Amino acid sequence: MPRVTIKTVAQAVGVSPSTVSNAYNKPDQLSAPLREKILAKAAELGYAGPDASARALRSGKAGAVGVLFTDKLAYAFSDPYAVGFLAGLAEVAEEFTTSLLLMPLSSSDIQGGTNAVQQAAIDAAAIFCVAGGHPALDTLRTRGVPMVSTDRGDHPDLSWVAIDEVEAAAKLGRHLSRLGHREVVVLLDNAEAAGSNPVELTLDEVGYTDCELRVRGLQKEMPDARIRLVSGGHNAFSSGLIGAEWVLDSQDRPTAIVGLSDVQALGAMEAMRARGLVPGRDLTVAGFDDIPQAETAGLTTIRQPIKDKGRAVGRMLLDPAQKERQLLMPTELVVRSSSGPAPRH
Amino acid sequence: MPRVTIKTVAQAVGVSPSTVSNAYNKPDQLSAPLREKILAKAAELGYAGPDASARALRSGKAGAVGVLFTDKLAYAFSDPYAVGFLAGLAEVAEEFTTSLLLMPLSSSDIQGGTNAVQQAAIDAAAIFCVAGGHPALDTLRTRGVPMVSTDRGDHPDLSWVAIDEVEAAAKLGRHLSRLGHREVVVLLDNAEAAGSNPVELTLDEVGYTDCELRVRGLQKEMPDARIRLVSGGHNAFSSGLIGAEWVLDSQDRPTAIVGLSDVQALGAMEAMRARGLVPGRDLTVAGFDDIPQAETAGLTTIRQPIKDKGRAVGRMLLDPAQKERQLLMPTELVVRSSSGPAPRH
DNA sequence: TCGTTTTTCTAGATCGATTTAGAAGAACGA
DNA sequence: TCGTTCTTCTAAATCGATCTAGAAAAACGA
Repeated sequence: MPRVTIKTVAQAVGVSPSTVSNAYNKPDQLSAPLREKILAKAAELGYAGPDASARALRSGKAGAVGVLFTDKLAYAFSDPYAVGFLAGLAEVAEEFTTSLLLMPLSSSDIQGGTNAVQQAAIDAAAIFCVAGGHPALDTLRTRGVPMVSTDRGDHPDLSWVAIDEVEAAAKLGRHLSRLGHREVVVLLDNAEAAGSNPVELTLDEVGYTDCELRVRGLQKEMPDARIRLVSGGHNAFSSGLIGAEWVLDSQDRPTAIVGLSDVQALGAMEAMRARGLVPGRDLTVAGFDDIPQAETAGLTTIRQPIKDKGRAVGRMLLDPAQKERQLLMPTELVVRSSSGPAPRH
Repeated sequence: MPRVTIKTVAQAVGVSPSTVSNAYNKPDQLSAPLREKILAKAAELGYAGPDASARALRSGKAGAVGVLFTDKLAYAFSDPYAVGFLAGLAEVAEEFTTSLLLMPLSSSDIQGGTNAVQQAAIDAAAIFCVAGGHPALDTLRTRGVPMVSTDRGDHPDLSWVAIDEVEAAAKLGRHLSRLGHREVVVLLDNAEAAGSNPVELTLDEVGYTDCELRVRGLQKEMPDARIRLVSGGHNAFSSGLIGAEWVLDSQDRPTAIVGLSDVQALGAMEAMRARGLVPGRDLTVAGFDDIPQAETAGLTTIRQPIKDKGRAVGRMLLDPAQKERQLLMPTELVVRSSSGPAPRH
């Protein structure tokens, strides 16, 4: 039994396939009675409208924008920051009746063409916290897919919605510096450390550009401080926990721990709690993002308007009226109980 | 300047288009040296692999599964329960190198064929908390898209991963009944009430089947209780807040408030806090789902394994080895500080 | 050496729609 | 009445790949 196509319907009604197509896409190109007759016949035959793939091929519009996450897709949902971004993006996508295609970023088989980024039928792509040199970006570029990133890249013609990472981190650095902190550990995500053991990294080894920039921002305002970089794995609560445990149980405790994301900082707070340490008194903890849980936990952090970031990316991707191609969002230091003066010794 | 296609590459190398196609899809169908030559030439020409839409059309595989949410897409991300489901689903999708297509469920123009569900190029669809009779489901059905729902439907041949809603609610009902509650308000989501004013509903007016089933479960174990149904809008923290405010400020206060989702219950707790009422002492609050925040807030709730639910749906959609078509997940009553004995009067 | 099997590659049809250019007929103005 | 403009509809080309069936060449066994 052959599938019901536009041709089947056309024959059944006694018109040309073009007319059936027009009935769906250009209602003003045919008389109303005929259109209704076609639609009725289509329903009768069980025809659910033009095939998506065929339409996408011929018209060159897929009706979907891709979303690329750094981490494993499943990880992405564990960070409310990423979820907030998605919510903003989804809001705009909805407005333009466009779907969101979440693509897993498996590094496998880039050459062979069997990875999701190459398979994906999309009109444009949102790049969320993906390192500049990632092969998937090259793939999209050669495919000619317009992209908007949440990081400022090197190319001057790149579109992005971002924050001034250095300046944002500098605000936090100034805060910590004034509180007298000279021994700082920065918790960051790093795929290399994805095993079980936390690792200490040099600035050169830090993967993502925005992480690097944040560290530089801290250094800028804390020239006398010793800043160590530690990773407990992917960006997640558990990595922050593991990384902080390692730091807290070592001989060489810092006076402040900075998570490059709130989830990591919250993990660090949990590690402290388990050891009877009080954030803000025994040790200062700070994060980035200001996710909802940060307020509940009393976490000092750098706020960035994440949902707005998602919305802005969506507009750049979908709204032709949006001319601005590079947008800097504001950040703000939010001081809460998790930060306090460095203990004297 | 014409686009680079499989044909361009074929001509440049001096082979047939079929061979180039095989170079990407069936490496064992051609000699290794030729394959490399083709891939090299492709890279040189800036060819990023077979066009997704064309491939999807010809091969009938889109490489993506759709995800359908009840609410507005943007709302969906505000409920950690939905996010947890997505995380589980994404995990399996990643394993099968399949993308996730989040489709906005705008009810507009179902006939005309311009809505996202009809535009979407997908191989299968996950239906998350969508009411049985929703037109989008009919669209997918006629399109012949395999579906797995998170609700048990009426059709016996439907695939689903669900919980026993009645039994789950009954567990909570038993708990409340033993605590002596006879005056209960149930907070549920309802599109009709999406305006500013909360509404009180009858059981017939309740939209989603699973909501109805939960109410029935409560009734079953609380035969003497007066159970009122109130909606403050969509499923969200704010709706729970609004609904509870309305209830608390009325003449006719209940002794217990049950949110049909934790986010709504948490909203209700917030409304109490603002009025100086202590959950578990002045009024009992309970929810459904057991999202992470429920533990922090001390919310009594019915736990369901949400991430596993997502994983199971993913397996049913993507794993051919998965034969089971209907799966009942376990639920558990988790008693925390937000529930206590009904005050005597 | 000759037939048979295997490997490697290709021609041409096909997937299901949209688009372009234009035909046929109706409506219109003078 | 006749040319012009609108409206309504269609034929045929096209989007970019994959698939089927089979040809050509190479390898093999006896």
